[in-house]
Amino acid sequence: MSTPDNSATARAPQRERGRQRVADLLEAASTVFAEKGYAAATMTEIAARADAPIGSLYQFFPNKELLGDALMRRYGERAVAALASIEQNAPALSAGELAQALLGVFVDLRGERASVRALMEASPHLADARGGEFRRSVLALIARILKTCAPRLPAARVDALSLLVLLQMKAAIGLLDLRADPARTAGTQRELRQMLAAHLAESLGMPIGRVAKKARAR
Amino acid sequence: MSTPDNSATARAPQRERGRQRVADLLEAASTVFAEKGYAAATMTEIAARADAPIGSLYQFFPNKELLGDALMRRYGERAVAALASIEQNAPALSAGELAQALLGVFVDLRGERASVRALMEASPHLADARGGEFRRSVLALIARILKTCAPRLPAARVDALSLLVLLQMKAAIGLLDLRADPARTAGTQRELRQMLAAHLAESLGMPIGRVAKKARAR
Amino acid sequence: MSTPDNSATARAPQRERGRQRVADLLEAASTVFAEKGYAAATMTEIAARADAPIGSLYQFFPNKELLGDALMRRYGERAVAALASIEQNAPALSAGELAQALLGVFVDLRGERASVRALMEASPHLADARGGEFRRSVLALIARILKTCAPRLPAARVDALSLLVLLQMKAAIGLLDLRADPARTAGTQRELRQMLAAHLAESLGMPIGRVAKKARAR
Amino acid sequence: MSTPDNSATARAPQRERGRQRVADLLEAASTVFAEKGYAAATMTEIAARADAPIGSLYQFFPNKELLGDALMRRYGERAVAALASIEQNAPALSAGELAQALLGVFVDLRGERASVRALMEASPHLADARGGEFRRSVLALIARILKTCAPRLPAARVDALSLLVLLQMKAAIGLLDLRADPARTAGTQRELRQMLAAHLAESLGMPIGRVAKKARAR
DNA sequence: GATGAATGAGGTTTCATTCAT
DNA sequence: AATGAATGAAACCTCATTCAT
Repeated sequence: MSTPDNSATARAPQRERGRQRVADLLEAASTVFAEKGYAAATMTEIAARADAPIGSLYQFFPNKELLGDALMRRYGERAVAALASIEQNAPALSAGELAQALLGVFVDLRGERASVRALMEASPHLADARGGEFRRSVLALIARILKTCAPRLPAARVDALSLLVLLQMKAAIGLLDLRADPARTAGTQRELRQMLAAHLAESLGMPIGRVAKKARAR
Repeated sequence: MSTPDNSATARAPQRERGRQRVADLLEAASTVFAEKGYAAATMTEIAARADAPIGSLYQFFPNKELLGDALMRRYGERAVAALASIEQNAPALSAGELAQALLGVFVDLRGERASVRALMEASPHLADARGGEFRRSVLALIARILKTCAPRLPAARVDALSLLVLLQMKAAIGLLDLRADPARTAGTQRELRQMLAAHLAESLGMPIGRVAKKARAR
Repeated sequence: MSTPDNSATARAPQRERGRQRVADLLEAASTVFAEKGYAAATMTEIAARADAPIGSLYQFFPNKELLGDALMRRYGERAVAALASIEQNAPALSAGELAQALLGVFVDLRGERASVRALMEASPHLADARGGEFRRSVLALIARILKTCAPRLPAARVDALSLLVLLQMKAAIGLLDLRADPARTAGTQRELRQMLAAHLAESLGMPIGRVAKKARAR
Repeated sequence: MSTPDNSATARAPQRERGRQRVADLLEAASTVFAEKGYAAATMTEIAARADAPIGSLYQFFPNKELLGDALMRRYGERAVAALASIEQNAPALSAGELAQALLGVFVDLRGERASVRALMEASPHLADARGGEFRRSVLALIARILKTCAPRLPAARVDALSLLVLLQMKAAIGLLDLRADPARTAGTQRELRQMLAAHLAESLGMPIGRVAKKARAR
């Protein structure tokens, strides 16, 4: 039960060929974690799915935990990128549009989501360690978006609201995970969007906008 | 050679001693699942935590999956009981009071919560089987509460809203899982309550009520 | 791996009720051993099949090995009884009739046979211990039958022939165990009978007799 | 949770070291099965006997059943080789020589014999699957030998006789298993040989030959 | 460096046997 | 005496990780 040496991090690939290898390995890991869960996924299967020798997997990810960390980091980077793009457009958005954009961030990362969920399953203490950094950067970005929309909102309120938004972003994928029947899922997505839009509109002093209607139409 | 005994459910204890044993085992299982996650938790450790021989654990819970099921069932029963009590008081509640009561259901089951989360994150297809029944009964109860408050609400709307409420109940514990600093957590709890209260008030045509204010005061 | 206390033998039942119990238990053991093999058979299932509590099984057969011994002994007694009846008729039999009778001894005990086969599967050293006594008494009886038919045969010849006969008796059930198609099995039974009859006729100086033909007719 | 890998057969060794490992493991398995019986033999002991880590045993034989199969196959191949060599010489043999050669096939495989017996006594339905193919190929070869000696024998007769010969080949090793005193064993071997020789001579229309006498002399 | 066969700690589960009731 | 719940040693098997090639 000696814990593996976590001091090392995943080694960075040196050449172009290595870059592709790492990408393939992460993709395979994502798939297998999603399918089997973190604990049940085996390093051997992950390597096989990436069509890579097991030794190669260990070259880049010295142990299973670091592989999980890398996957989590990749997820975080993508989420951050999506939020950054929202931030750029923030000034032009109505509350409804903002709500819709925010709720869509994790949903658009759906492919990753299942594996990330699997990662969180692993010992919660790991999950905390892994999720902490991710959460901090995501929250910071949400807060910046909110401040962009309502520059005079008190800091405490920004903190509370950004956490609320994060929770609702999670709820949006939680809804998909439930796999209710499509009509019901769509209905709840609408409720969720309207509820958040209304709350943001009131809290940030924004116009609600017509997005909700357009969304309803599609 | 003989397949494990999956017969229906866990064996019921016969003697008084057994009663206590089962309670201890479930408690230990809940703790260990919460700490390590479902897959990483070991039957051996669970038995040891309950200060019980491994044979006893298997006497009552013929395999790991059935142990998980029993825990889920216990959680489900408690959640249902809490919701049933809300249902009884529903006619007298304002939207704010209703939101507060609903958001508190899972939070009050805090001891169980972490282990159930571990259970539901475990290998997707297992979790589906386990969680499905639980979800159905909880959703049905939420729907009944909503119908009590707004008897004329269309069925489709009830379905969508009950799912929304379930998501918010989960969000409320998700918030606690994040372990943000207490002030921020309290602030977000308030936002969440107000947001849901406002949405329910509008959707169900209820008065918002003053609860939110009282809660803000404590 | 401490070996259980073999000093005790199966306790004899005291009352009428006990006799029936023991008979039921042995019958159940025979069935279960035959179905699952000695090692895979469980004491719990044997007791259940006999509709007896496990404690009762252990009352009469203090451990699994002694249960096996008792079953073996029962088989031996039945085989001996069958041979004793052949001995009585021996003077009146032709070689063909004698061969047929001898080859039928184990075959007629077919029900038992499967369980005895299972018993022999258990560690060969046990099988030796168990089978030794049985073999001695069966061989002695065969030798007496042969001497009855040919009083002047030298002792060494009697020894060799009695062993040969035992082997052929085993071959006869071995044939059934092979479960070849019925026509082929019947044909081989005929060959076996004729071969043994001819050998006995020549060795013991007996007339071959017409049994072979009769048997062919049925 | 994942079912054991029953894929086809045991993995073939890749490196030279592996070759020797597999041979050692099979040898150890043969010994342990023979000593304890199939069910009572443990994978751990087999690995220990081969001085190999348990993981290596499972590398080459993914489960206990496959290990048994491999042993059966090895035995079958050797028996088939021995029979094939008899077939080549068949035209030149007298009935006595043929009987002697056939009865010696399994006896010469003495080292394997006990373990194969253990394998075949194991849980009936498993043994059937395993033993079936082996039996079929051995029987086919015996039939070919018989047809070589008596080309005009009707097919049904060939079938019956080949089964009879198989039974006598088994009887010959059964005799050794009994561990009677050497003189008696030798005497019975002689009887067996003469009996079979006489039956084959008559059935196939072959000369009995002088082998029996020579054998008697040694 | 790259590879994948080899390793062994440790996981889940079974069941003969005991002994409190 | 009779019962069957309780016990724990030990079986089968997996897989993260290493290291000889």
